[in-house]
Amino acid sequence: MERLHTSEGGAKRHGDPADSRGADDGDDPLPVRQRRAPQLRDGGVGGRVPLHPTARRDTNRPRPRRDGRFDRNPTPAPSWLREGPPGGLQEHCTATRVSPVQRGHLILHFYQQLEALGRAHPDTPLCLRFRSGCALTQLAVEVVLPGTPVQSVPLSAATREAMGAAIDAAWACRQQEMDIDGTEDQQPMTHAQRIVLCRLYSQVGHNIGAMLAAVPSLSFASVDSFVRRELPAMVGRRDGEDIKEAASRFIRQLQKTNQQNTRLGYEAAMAAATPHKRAVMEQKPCEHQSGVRGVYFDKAHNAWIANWSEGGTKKTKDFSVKELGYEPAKQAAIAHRRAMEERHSTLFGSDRQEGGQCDKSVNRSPSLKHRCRDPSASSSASAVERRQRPKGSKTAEATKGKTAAIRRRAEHQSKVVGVSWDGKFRAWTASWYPKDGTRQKKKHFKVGEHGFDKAKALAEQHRLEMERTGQAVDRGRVKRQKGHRLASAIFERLKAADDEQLPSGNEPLDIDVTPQRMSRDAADVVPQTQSPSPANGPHTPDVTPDARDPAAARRMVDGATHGGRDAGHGDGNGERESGMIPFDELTKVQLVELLKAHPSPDMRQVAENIMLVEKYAPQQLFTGGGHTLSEPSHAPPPPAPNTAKDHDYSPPINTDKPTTKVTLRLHTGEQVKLTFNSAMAVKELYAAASKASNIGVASFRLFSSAAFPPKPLDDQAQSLEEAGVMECLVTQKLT
DNA sequence: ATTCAAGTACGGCTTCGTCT
DNA sequence: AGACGAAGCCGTACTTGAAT
Repeated sequence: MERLHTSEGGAKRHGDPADSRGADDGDDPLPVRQRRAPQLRDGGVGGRVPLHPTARRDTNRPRPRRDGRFDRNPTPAPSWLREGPPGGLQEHCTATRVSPVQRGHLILHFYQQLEALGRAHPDTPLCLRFRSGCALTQLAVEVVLPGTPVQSVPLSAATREAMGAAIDAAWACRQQEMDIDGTEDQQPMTHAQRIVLCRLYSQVGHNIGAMLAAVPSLSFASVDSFVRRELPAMVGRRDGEDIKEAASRFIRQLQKTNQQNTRLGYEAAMAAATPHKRAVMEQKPCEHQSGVRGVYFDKAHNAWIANWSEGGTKKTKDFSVKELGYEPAKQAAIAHRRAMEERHSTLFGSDRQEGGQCDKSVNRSPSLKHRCRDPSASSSASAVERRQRPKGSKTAEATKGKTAAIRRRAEHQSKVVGVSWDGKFRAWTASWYPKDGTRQKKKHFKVGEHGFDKAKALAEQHRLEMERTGQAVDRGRVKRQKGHRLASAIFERLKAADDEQLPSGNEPLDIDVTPQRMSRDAADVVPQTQSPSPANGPHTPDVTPDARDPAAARRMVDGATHGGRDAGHGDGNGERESGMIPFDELTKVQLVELLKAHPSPDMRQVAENIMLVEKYAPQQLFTGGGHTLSEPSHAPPPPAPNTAKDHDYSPPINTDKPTTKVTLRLHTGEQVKLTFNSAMAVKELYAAASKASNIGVASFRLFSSAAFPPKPLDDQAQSLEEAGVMECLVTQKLT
């Protein structure tokens, strides 16, 4: 009998509601570990403004700029922030209560959308969070950017559709905030950077990552700085201190260090986050191929493994040889894999199994084993998935402005034919066709191993070497090279300009976050962030392990493993209840407990949200008005570049009369800042948009984002003032 | 030529059961 | 109660084929 071994059972036995949702629940598109972090994002503390359920910005006061300057570019908040959404929300929802089940649905939906946004826009900060509550008036999507007040977009109803609309509005608001006064070195961390940090610091202590995720407004650099420089010392001083106090202090410290904004390179962080575990893949013949895709023998566990994909998440199930016997376990794994294929056929192609049996006579060396796949099945499935999946990075890139796109593209292109950048593995790849006519050969040079420039140089050198030695056949040059060289030429100019303008914070990253896990061994409890290398200054703790009380360290370990589990269930008032728990040992339940104990109502709200999701997260999303990110009508506006066009398309203005600035987002995603006299007609706006986009006015419509949903500016005779497009964002959409 | 997804393999973490 | 090992699951590196 096959053994269904999930953590679900164990969690239930332990009465741990936080872990009660197993990874194999089948309906959640995210694996447990991926799902947990975003759940915590809900309750950031970085807003610095006490949250109120219906909090909105006080637009009568000038907003402080994040760079400390005031009133250079005073732009009032959109009317939907000042007045709330159309339809009289206050009256509508005064008496409306939201059940815990509804809240669970909404919270889950929010994080799913947030994840989707993150995937679609990995290079832009999200900074959105959901504020839950018992009444409809309390539900809101909030915009949290460092140094700016929290802005709130209330939900008009406790439905999925309303949530989608609120996210769209908050996203637009977030974008506007960033456009207005964001300087690059003060931007909050991007989704991709946050992932990097979570990966990095999950190696130091996995709950550090969770805590980072709970503070959505923090910058990448500030968190990095804190964890590398200050946390080691903090851990060293923590003996005898209650973990809850320490955790609260940790979060407060994060807020504090957020003041220090410097920019770190994503490239370097990613390189540090992905150490090269295996430089040379072990080249052993595979003896345990089942002959069925997705079924293999795991020697380490003496079990046959069936793996499959559910909603893009990889799932596996073990079938123990010890318990079932070698062949029965194998057959059980095959049967399970087939059952999963059938069950999830829409996701990865029901035709896959056809031809899935490999010819067992084939020598299953690593180089040959992949040939057993069914090409037709794989291609059809991939084609379907690619059609369905969002455009992802390509779409995002297309919207970020030609300059940025060219720069990015050129950075990842080589002048040498056959050398390309592999974004997935962050490696430069040299590819060539051997003279013997066999299939294409490739060799990867990882950035994590060699550094970006050296990896590129090595790849180019390798490819040229292949040509020089006659090992590579010349199949003719490709048209793309033309584009490459153009992009490269532009990039060279941009780079030259950059070299003169780079802020000091853009210096090469000295990050050295060698993944080290917190050992349960007492000797390792003391700062894991310390590096074996004395050169790692930031990692060197103030207190050495020897200098600390070893008995105290042992107490921390003991408390973590045993007594510590119970310690998290106290009243949360910070009084010591039991043994010490080092940060890396904090369970989710304990994290929730300390969040509950946090003086900030915001953090307490986070704890409640986490518990709600765990308790009421639906097996299937509710079927209320279907809003998905893929739907064009609800798709969030693309991330706009921070750089405006160089040209000024503004009409001649009379400086003696009132003027207004309008940010015009072209259909390409580019933005131009325009200045008008307030009394000018909307027609002038259309004319400027026509000039900026080089499109006739009949070919597009303009929409004002001063209200939500965006209002079309069809009456061109109206003045800008009458149309309500003063100091706001106007979007151009092709007709 | 380039990019991306699937499949394979393995290490690490957590949980559970058993033994002392 | 604590120690220890087994089992299960997840994350990730890597290769390859197919799509673009």
